[in-house]
Amino acid sequence: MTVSTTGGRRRPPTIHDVAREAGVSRGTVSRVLNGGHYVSPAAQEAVNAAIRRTGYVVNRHARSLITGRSDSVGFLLTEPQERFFEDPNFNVLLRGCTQALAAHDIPLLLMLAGTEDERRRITRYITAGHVDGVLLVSSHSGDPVAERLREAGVPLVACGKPIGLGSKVGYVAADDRDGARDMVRHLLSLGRRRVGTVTGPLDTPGGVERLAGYKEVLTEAGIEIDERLVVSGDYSRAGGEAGAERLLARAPDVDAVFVASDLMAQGVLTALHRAGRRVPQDVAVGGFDDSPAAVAARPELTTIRQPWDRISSEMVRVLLAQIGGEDTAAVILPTELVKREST
Amino acid sequence: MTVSTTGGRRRPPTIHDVAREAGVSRGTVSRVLNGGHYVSPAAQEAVNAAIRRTGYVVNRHARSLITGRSDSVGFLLTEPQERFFEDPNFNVLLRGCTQALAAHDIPLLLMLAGTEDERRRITRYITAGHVDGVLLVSSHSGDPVAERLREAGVPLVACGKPIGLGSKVGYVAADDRDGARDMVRHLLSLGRRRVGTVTGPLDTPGGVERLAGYKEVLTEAGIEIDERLVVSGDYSRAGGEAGAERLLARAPDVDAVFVASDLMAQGVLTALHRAGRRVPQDVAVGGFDDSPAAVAARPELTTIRQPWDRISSEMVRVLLAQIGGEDTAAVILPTELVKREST
DNA sequence: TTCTCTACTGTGAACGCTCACAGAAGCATG
DNA sequence: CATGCTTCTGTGAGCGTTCACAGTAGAGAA
Repeated sequence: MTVSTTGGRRRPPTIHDVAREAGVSRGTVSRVLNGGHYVSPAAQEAVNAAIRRTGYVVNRHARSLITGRSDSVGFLLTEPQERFFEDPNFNVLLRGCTQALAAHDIPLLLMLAGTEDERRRITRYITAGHVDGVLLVSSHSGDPVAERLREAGVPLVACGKPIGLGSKVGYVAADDRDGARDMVRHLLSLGRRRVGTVTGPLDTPGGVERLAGYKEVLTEAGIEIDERLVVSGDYSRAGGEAGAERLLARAPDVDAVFVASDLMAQGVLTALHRAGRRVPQDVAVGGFDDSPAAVAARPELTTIRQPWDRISSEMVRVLLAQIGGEDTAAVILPTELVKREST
Repeated sequence: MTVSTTGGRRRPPTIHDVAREAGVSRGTVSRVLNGGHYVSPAAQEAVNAAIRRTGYVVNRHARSLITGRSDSVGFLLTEPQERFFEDPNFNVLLRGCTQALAAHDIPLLLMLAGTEDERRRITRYITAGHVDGVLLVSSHSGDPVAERLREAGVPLVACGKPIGLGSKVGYVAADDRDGARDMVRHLLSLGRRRVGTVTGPLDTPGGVERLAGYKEVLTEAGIEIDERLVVSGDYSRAGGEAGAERLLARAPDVDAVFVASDLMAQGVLTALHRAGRRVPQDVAVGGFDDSPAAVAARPELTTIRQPWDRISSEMVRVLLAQIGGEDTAAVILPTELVKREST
């Protein structure tokens, strides 16, 4: 009867109102709300109709108070903030996770913790039970947040294999090593022999694995690793630019570069352009990620596609399973070589 | 005494535990928690010590259940998803809002509602009271979500002036018109006389205002508006590319372009490059936003900086004020011309 | 002394939900 | 006919807070 009219927030209907409207008890309404087991078809229908008529929505606070669950999960970023909005991958991942969670009607709480101070507060917040689990994007080794959360028994799924955390923490990652191998093989197949690399940060699993793949393929091809061809970067555009300059200085005869991220590859292109090297004629450049940056670059980047949509949906799946009591799991997903203009 | 030991989630301490530990009643603890009025210094100190000893954290669900507030706000995006992760501005805004809210210890719930179906669900979720207010990023006219939320009396602050919503909804925006005026004046000061524009979507306030600024300055300079020089875009890279092609076809003598977003400007640069026009020698290009895309572009873009940090902090300030019962307000912030290589 | 006022404290009752339990009905089995 | 089992339903208790209210103690005024 009392359908909520527009304007002015009136008191929202409670489970009592629905029960009265449907002519059943609170308990029955609650059972319908939670799967409808042990409910007669007649009652089921009456309750559903009453819910529709009253516009009832369950009060999550009341529910959480008793169940102890919050029905929400956190998306935690422990990188310094600049990284976040500079790296297109984060966005794709964030969007994917939000959507995957939305399918379960679970809201995502975005948490940024770039400073130690913020990290402490966020850890406190999370361990207090305000989210049921955490999707973690950070993966720098020795990340204290992951360690603390794991100790507190908070369900946790990382994006990328966390270094130095034992096997107790679940993660989802692209096959970095295999992707790197594909790219370097591709560069060799073009006839390049002085293949350099700008690595990612070597305290991240991606950085380590991609470098390992690079070295493996060269060694397998009978080419000795020349350390002058290996420079380290930090996944940022500026880092790529600086890396390429160092590379050119140390090994002017470089004829191909495998860059561990598209964003760095943009910087590499800038530096090569400034040095008067043509891409791909003089130097072939391969990126990693297939982020929007790859298409934005001139020339467009040949790169390794990470299956972000699957990564995000798997992260959510594994996290929900863990919240549901299952054991932790690791998921490795295959990558794909995308050829464009830069090689 | 029972300090929580590591591992295995044990029952977290409640306000009762703190009260017992401090030798006072629940009420006194609650008062300390909520500002400490009408609490003796001695009790105050005893409670604080007990909180520290027990590691107590207030249970927000219990609190929300009785206060009716959720102590969280939503960040709502009603754009189709591609826009979200393609546009660097969103990221900057999102980060700024998250940080500004974190200072108040308020978590941000990220909500994506690209489809009509999702919009319905999210609206329902919000009007059910699961967030205290909404930061809205959409601004397409006739956005049904904003209208519905406003009707439901949900505190709401939009980024950019919402079209056709009356003055009842608060918003924070950069001074689009003034920014456009600055840019066009700058282009004229370089001696350009055939100044074209690629507009934003004309159902967005930004699109409308920036076009208005463009026309004003030309008219004031005694230059008649040539409609062949005005083409409309959609803020996307591809839209910019297509726009520039149309522009070149309709007005081949164009010697400057004011593009309503940096991302579109990237597309414009691509099209100009393909057409063999040099930038800035043959055609000067001015963007808008000063997003990361401006620095990524070759040549780097002259653009109009939007004060995103201030926009986000103001949005949060105005929203919290509104939640606190204040009236809606509109805030307009000044922009700034940033000169780089493209003009 | 008595009264009033202020500063402070404790207590019961909610908030809206789920859970455990008790009970009713229907049906098959002993 | 009693007994057990299954399916369904209603009820009381309680989750951890805040809020309103009642009460106490002490200080100052009449």
